[in-house]
Order: sequence, then structure tokens, then C-alpha cells
Amino acid sequence: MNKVLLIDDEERMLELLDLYLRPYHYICRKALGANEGLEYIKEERFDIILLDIMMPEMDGWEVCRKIREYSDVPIIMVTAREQKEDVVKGLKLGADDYITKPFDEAELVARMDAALRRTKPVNQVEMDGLLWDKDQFELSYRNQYIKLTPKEFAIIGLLMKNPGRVFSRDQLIDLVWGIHSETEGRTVDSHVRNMREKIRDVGFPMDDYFQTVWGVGYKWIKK
Amino acid sequence: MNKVLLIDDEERMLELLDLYLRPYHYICRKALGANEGLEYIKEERFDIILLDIMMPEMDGWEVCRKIREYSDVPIIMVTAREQKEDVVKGLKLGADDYITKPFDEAELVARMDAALRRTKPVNQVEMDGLLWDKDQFELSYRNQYIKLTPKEFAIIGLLMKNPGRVFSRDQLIDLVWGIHSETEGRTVDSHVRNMREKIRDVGFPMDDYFQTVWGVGYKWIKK
DNA sequence: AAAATATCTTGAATAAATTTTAAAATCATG
DNA sequence: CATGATTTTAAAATTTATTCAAGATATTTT
Repeated sequence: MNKVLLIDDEERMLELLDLYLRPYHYICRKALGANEGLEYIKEERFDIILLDIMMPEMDGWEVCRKIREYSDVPIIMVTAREQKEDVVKGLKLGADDYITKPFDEAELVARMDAALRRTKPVNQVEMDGLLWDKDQFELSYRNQYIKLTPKEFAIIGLLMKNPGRVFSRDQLIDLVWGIHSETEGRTVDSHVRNMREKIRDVGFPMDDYFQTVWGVGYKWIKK
Repeated sequence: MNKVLLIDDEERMLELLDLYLRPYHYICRKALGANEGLEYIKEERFDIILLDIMMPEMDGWEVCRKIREYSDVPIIMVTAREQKEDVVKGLKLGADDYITKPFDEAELVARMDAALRRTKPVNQVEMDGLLWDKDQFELSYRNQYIKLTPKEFAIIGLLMKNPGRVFSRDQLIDLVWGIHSETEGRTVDSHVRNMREKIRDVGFPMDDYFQTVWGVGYKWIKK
């Protein structure tokens, strides 16, 4: 879940954005106007900010500049389609991207995701109690620590970060070992075997999540 | 939305390209220099790469060659107007196109669009609720997963991607098995039979879509 | 620097699933 | 209704995955 701050002078627009984002991995706080927005920012930490450009109290660029004085939080500017040109110039002032009204829901979410991704690498993934934490080099399930080797840890991390996607053995070797590796496919199976055992041992339903895709590779199920 | 990787040794150029592309259907990741670029490629999948030719660490062609060792992602080379000649030779090394500085915004986008169109494979098709997804190696109907074998999956994918077109058994063998296959036509029937059963079982009206063209082959109906 | 330990890689045996084949039954078409 | 094409069926052949053990590498400890 990511915390979004919406800043706009129109109540209606705040409602609309909130409604759009609710079904996704975003939780909105609504600020009516620039000043209220700046207040919130001082008190609370946000993952991303959606900021209207045309506001009466203070224009969006001014707000953007103020935020940038003390924070690198990603900012996406919101503008009417017609003012596109101005924005391209304005982006140099520190915003990360912009989006035009009326919104395309998919585009909005895609741009927000992208902005987040640019600023925040994925170092943690959690799935039904199984927690992968890159910073600590630790995989754990309900507070039980699972001791993995580096290869095992990298493989499961890659899969968990990309649920649903199948990786062939060759792809895994490229991504985990590096593209110049001479290691052959069967080696992956060995690591997979050891990893499966270790993770099953702590009671995690490994087979419901980590699956062999016959003739293709392995994948982590998207729930 | 398409993910672009920009590789250049000048911060300024990265910013400029990013600004140009933002208003379009492109999201940029900026890599300062060849090594950083290669790092990103290892970690992330991109739809297209914009690669500067003149870089200190490693020249663009070298980077291009390295990428081509394991990926078919479209690559567009970026060069100063004066070095045009060299480029034409160099394109043989695996790049898809090139563009000269200073940029014409429209041309840049047009060339990128064209490169994508040429190389971007279709990885998803949907027909009346039946979804074929190559990345996930999954066929599903109304959230029911249909377990297919690799051959079955390839056959139905090919047909669904080419609705209305009839494929003879020989054509299917060439396209799915590869042109050097010795497999004979009757084998296709076997796979077709198994596939039909599996897909009917989840309630999809298979026979309305997948049809035998008597004396010729099989086709997927175009709606 | 040597020894101890852990990890990685490989090959071979076994198990599992898919692919192919062949033959019988069915079907579509003139 | 005769003919050739398709579908069905079942079993054999082949391919792919898993497991296991042992040797090679790499890392840590002494």
C-alpha cells in the first residue's frame, strides 16, 4: 500500500481521483488547495503526490518548488489537456511526470507505478506470511527464519517480485548468475530442490505458490 | 505504456529525451553511461532502448553487441548528425534504427513507434473471455486455469493471434515445431483433440471458435 | 596458510509428463 | 453410399523434471 497525497482546489476532483485509485495499491489523503496540502506534507510522510497545476491560492509549480526544498517524494502534476506545452517546460522545476485531465484510469495508475518504481527499488516482498527482505538477506515465515544460500535467495526473490511470470532456466541463469555465466540449466533444478525443501520445512505451502511450468520453467503464482 | 531505457553519458541528454518522451506512451529509465545501462538491463525488462554511440566507458556498438547476446529488445542508436555514415555500417551489428542529434521530437517518436511495431511480439490475446498469456504461460477462461502442454499452448496461441486464417497441418508443424521437424501431420490432430477437450471442459464454447476446415486444416474464427 | 565449512555444480538414476505413432471408428462430401 | 479425411483411442517412444550423491569451488574460521 502506498500513501498518496492529492492536492486540488476542487472537491469533485479529489473525490474522483480517490475513487479511481481505491481499487489499486494506493490510499489517498485529500487536500483541498495548496496550503492544506503543504500542511499535510509537514506532518506526514507520503509515497507520492498528485498535484493540480491550476489552483487559486498558489499555482502548482510554486507548491512543487516548496516541496522540493525538503523532500524527494515523487510528484505528478495534473493538468488539462490543453496546457500540455507549458508542462513540458515546467517539469524541469522538479516534478517527475504529469498527467492530463480527463484521466485514463490505466494510464494514471501506470504513471504512478512508474514514478514509484523510479524512486523506490523493491527490497521487500511478502506473500501470505512469507517475507523476503533483501536488506537483511532474510527469508522468514511467521517469524521463523529460513536459512537460504545466496543463489536460492536470489531465485526466490526474483520470482516473488514477479508473480505470475514464468522464467525459463536460461532466463534465471542470466538474471541470477549474470549473462556471462556458463552454468547449465540443470543446476537451477538443484537449487530449486534445496530451496523447496527448506521452505516446506517451516510449514509454508510452497507448492501452492512456487510451481514448475512443465517444458518451460518455474513461476511464483499470482494470487 | 512502453518502458524505455535511455543510455547516455550526459545527464543533460537523458533529461532532454525523458522530457520529450513523457507526453507520449513512453516511460523512461535513465542510465548514465554504458555500465549503468547494462546493470538495469539485467534487472528489468524494457520495451525499447535508446543508446548513445559516443560514450567514454564503452562505445555504443559494444553495448549493443552485449545486449544482443541475450535479448531481441529493439535498440535505436543515437548519434550526432555528422557521424551518420558510420552508423549505416554499424546497424548490421544488431541495432534496429538510428536517430541523429539534435532531435526532431516527432521523428524520434515515429521511429520508436516503428521499431516497436516491427519487433514487439504479441504476448496476450483475448477472445470472449478466453485469455492466452505467453508471459505467464497460461490459458484461462473466467479465472479458471486450463492446464495445457507446451505444444497445445503454442498451437492455440498461433491460431488465436491469427483469427480467420486457416493453417494446414504442415504449416502448423513448421511454425510450432520448427521447419526442420520430421513430425507428421496426424500428430497435430492428436494435440488438437486433447486441447479441444481441455478447453471445452471449462465451459468455453470451443466449437464456435476453433474449427476444422475440411481437407485443409484448422482455424480460429474471426468474430 | 591450512583446515573446516558451506555452497555450487554436475551427472546419473528415477519418476513424471508429454509427444508421437498407429489403427480403428467416425464423419463429411460429392 | 463410397471414399478419403478427421477423430478417437491407447500404448510406445521420447522428453523433461526431480532427486540424490559426490566432487569442485568458494568462503569462513582457526
